[in-house]
Amino acid sequence: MTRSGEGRILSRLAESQASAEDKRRQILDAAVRVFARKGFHASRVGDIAEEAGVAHGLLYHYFESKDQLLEAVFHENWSVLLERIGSVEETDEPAADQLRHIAAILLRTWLHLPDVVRVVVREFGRSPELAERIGELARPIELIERVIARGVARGEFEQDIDPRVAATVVYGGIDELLTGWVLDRLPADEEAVVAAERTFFAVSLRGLLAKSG
Amino acid sequence: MTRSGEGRILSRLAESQASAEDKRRQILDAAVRVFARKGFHASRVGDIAEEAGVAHGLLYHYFESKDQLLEAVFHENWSVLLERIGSVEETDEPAADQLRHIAAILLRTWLHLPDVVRVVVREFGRSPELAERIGELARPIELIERVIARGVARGEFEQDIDPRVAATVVYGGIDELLTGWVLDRLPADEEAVVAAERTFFAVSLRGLLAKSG
Amino acid sequence: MTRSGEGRILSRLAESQASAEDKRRQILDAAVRVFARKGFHASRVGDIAEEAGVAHGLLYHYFESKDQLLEAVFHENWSVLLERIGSVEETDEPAADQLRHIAAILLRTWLHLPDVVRVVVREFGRSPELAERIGELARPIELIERVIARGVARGEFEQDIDPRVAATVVYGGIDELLTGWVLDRLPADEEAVVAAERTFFAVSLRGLLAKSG
Amino acid sequence: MTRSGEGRILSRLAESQASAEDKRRQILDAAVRVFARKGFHASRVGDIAEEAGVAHGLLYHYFESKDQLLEAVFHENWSVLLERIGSVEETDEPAADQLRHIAAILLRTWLHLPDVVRVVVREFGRSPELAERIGELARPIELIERVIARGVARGEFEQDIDPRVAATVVYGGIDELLTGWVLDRLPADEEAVVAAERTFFAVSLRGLLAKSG
DNA sequence: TATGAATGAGTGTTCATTCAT
DNA sequence: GATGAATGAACACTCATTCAT
Repeated sequence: MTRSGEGRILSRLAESQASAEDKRRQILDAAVRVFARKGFHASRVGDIAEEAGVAHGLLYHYFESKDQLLEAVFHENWSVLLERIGSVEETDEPAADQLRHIAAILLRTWLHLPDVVRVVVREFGRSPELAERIGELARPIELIERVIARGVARGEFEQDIDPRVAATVVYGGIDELLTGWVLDRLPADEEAVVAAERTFFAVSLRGLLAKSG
Repeated sequence: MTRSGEGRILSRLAESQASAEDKRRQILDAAVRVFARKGFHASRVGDIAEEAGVAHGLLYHYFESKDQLLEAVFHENWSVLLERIGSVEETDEPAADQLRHIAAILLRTWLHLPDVVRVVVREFGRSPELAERIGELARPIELIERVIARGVARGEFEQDIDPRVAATVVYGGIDELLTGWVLDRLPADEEAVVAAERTFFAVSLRGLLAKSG
Repeated sequence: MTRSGEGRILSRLAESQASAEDKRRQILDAAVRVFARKGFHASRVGDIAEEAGVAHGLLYHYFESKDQLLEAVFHENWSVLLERIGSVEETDEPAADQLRHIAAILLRTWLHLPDVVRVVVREFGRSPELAERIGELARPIELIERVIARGVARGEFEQDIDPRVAATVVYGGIDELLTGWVLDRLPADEEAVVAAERTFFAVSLRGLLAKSG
Repeated sequence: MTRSGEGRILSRLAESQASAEDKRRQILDAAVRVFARKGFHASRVGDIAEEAGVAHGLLYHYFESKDQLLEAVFHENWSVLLERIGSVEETDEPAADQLRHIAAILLRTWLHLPDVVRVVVREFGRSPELAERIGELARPIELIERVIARGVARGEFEQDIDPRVAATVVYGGIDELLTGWVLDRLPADEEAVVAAERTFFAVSLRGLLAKSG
């Protein structure tokens, strides 16, 4: 996956020879940047078309609507990430380590795909309609829930923990860190991200561990 | 503070004697309900007026614009809550207990003012522009940061914790629980709320405590 | 006739004892000032009420509508002037002197009732609907026409002059001078007004005189 | 330049082949007709769109706002006329003849572009804000002033004449004639226009000439 | 009389979407 | 495919006018 910012220049250079698939990607990347900059509601299709360097009518050859374009942004960016997270589940590490890995993947995404994170955090985080269209599996929270449930079952975690609630709290911590970076409320450089990761583990994961563990 | 839904029926009954201040409140309460139901962007001023049982023009006697109405929803509902949270800071309890109280107040607000929580979580949580207009002190996160910083200084919490990052993680857990209730992803009755509170403490606050503590 | 500006202060002082007739005048004077300042279309009834120091609802006790208020401004200010002009017709001066007097009255009105002139020039000058409601006799142009016709009949003026067209030209000169003062395109102090009067006579009236005269 | 009324039927016939520039002109011509008929304030954008035979949204492709459309009416119609008038200044005729030519051009415009004259006379003549946006050079009065000043300097005109005031008077006569035609207060057919021209010269220009001239 | 809260028709403008070329 | 002109539903906001007190 290319960093969205880079794709733009390349697309421009190769514009004339761009294959259909490239044109589609070009629009999708432009959408991510524009949504990230102005938010979905404030972004006009004309803005996206201009950013992509195409006529705004063309957008409707590749996407059914502005809404569907936002869905595509999710499916073709965030879902890649979700798959990566999902693979963690198949390891036989302790649940705590699995959570650590999941958190690390999510948090470091900020460094690789900041615009995608921006859009996902701002638009998906709070919209029930969108989340429903995308599907429940879309959010990492269910995955985290399964990992925690397994940790409890295996006796690695406290027994009296409700996995769904605990997963919500854990994911909330991650989400809020991403939000802090997105909204420029926290230092967002690589070093700060790594440090935040450690603090997150200390605060949010240690409490899960069984005292005897 | 009455649950916003109740005020409506009373207002209707007492409509004829309603003072100007009541009419303002009537519109404000209607706005909270409509924003909660449909989101700010999807809510039309006509919807709010209809919900309040007044002509839409009247809305502009009491509020400058639809935007300003949303700000008023915040100032005249959420800020009451923030003050209540703020008073916790003045006690001389251990920092961990202060955090517990803050979390309890925020989480239980859901039971008293669900619509207000809905609006605040959906509209303020992620809008940088709005947050700026309202002011930085608007969010509880800064308060939590101060409490944690004090806990670290007093040796009650781990020394290597960055208060700002930790506060973000802690607040994120609370925020995500509220979101879960708002979006009906978690059981939201009173019992479930109390249980979630306990889980939140177990997961998110225990990790802060110094091991020697 | 009092200068409109003066009435205002007196009205304010005597507000409590003001008779009904005074209140009406108070609103009328306020309307003249506001219309003069912002133009009829841009003036809101609330502006006029505020300027008059009364609630805007009261306006509808004395006047049927905003339109009718404008008509009243005309009838109760401008028509006084028209009567004064009309009396010139009854003298047995030469037609040229009658025109001189008419022009002088119109032009010097600017010094006495600038706001009234402002409103009349801006609103009546160009609105066919309004002029119709007010009545054809409203404009001084018909009077001027009669004077010129008499001058032609008596051999004082050139024989080949069409009185209606000539009156239009003469009145246009006066109107444009007033407009120049209203819009601040010409010096508008007393001295300048007197000088303009002389220039007006020189340019616009001398041509009328029969060469043999 | 074609009479605006004619363009409409042609546009309708040729609608399918109309280039983008034609469509713009189609809307502009419709605006002139509607403004002329109802006045700017009473004209709704929907009226203009309907008159032009397009959806009202299209208006905003070609013009920024209703206000800007009025400005365009001026720039793309009246300014053509102003240029024509301006060229008179460059001839070496006596000043009196230059004035004659200027007046003739202005007055005969009524025969060619009656709707444009209607709009200009009604909307521009009296609105200081609009006149300012359009620019001071917009009004022919400055041009007339320069011609008179030159006439005075050359000894062709009376020495004691103030060119600015005299120009105001002269232009006022022209403007009022146009107004008379616009508001149907004077006969407006070609013959009447030519006759009015002669009367105008007789009344308004003869007085300027030096007695010794 | 006097007030100003309440009404609601009216209007300019935006913008996602369509479609002829 | 690609364009961007064209469409029209939607919507916030204004303000003259009414009316309960």
